[in-house]
Amino acid sequence: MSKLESLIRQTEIIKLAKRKPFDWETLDDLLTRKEEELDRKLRISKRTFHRDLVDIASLFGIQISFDFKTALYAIDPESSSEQHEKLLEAFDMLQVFGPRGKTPPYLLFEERKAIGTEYLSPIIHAIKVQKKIQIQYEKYWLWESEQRILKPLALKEFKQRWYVLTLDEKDKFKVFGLDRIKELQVLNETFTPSKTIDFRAYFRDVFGIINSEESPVEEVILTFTEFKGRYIKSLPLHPSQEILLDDGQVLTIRLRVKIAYELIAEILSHGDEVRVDAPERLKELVREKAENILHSIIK
DNA sequence: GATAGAATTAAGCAGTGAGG
DNA sequence: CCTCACTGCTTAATTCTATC
Repeated sequence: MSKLESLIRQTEIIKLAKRKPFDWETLDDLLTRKEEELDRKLRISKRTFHRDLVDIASLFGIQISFDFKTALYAIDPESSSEQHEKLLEAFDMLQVFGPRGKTPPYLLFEERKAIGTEYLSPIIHAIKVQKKIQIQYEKYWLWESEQRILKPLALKEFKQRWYVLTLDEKDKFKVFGLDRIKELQVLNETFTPSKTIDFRAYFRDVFGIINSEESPVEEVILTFTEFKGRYIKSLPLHPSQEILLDDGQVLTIRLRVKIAYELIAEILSHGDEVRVDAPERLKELVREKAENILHSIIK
């Protein structure tokens, strides 16, 4: 009954609950099957199951409760958020790797450099206890690196990279990519944030991580080819994505975002499978880039 | 590496209370 | 007023940790 086993058990409960509401027998059957499959002791008493439900609520933020009308356990929809999908994914990976962490030869991971995930846990700790961090940061455009002392506020993921959101020495809001941090130290110096920022609101209208306060939120309308459209539907570009037209020929979507470098880069990455319909300013920006490509101009 | 003691984890049981 | 989910408490077992 190791910690890992209870985590596996709890993720199985969550996965079952996500598929459909279930009763005790169904869960017991599932755990019995999984017990053989994974060669771990997973079957539990009803008492432990109830304790697990409490743990799941606090650990994953997913509330599973009993519905007397159907006599089934189900997830309370308002309590579960998409954020926890990541946690579930992580535990799934943990199971694949096994306790000894060896990668089977039939799993081929994308080869990439370290993306700084090793800093995640110290930074999370620093944010929680409000301690300053000192980082050695490698700039993209310089050979040299700089040392900074920062007040960490939050972590944000974008396109498989992690960024730490901070206030710098002058209490200015700054974002740093974890993959460019060469060294990190949590200082034994606490701070009280000079301002509280509602990050969900802060990033709601932003594509990417750079938020230029002054630029307005605009309605961006994009049309994709049918093939690309399927991809965009399954992996929305932005939470604000709405489908305006999906007729089997093309897919037209609307985003409500600020127009910035990262949005343009995203659009260009889809090549000739996307068309900018609005606004005119974005159309012009993309056209300019496209013409530069055509004439082999780099800027 | 072994061992003792501490800490964690789960089971069982009894009692409570909500829903029908 | 009956059933069954749920909770608190105790006990047993297992895992972790510190120490030699």
